[in-house]
Amino acid sequence: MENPADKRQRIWQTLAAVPRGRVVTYGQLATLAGLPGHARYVGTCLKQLPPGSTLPWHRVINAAGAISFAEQTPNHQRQRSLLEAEGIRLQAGRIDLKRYRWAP
DNA sequence: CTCATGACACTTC
DNA sequence: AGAAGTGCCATGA
Repeated sequence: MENPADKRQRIWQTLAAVPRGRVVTYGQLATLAGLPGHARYVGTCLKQLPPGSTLPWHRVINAAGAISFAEQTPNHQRQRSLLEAEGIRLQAGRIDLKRYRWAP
């Protein structure tokens, strides 16, 4: 992992391994990708994620079990729709991590 | 090279 | 249980 591209690649690869109907937190994804402590970096990578990508970016949520986007933003709506489409239920705008969190 | 920012996590009040 | 404060790391100006 000499170049930044490799780190992103790792995060994306790990994200691609998240099964449908499950979610992971930023910190967890970073740790699984072999980059502990890079929770924020995960968000940066997802932001840099090219449109049209098939990666399940919507399965990444914060430690509170909530979507990191503001409720009014289109992104938030999109993510929520995608999650619900996978059978993930949101309670009061939050996701039950106990139930939907993915453990490798 | 230093400063400020961010799709966050963790500990503590 | 919920809110506030502190820490961490990569990026871009």
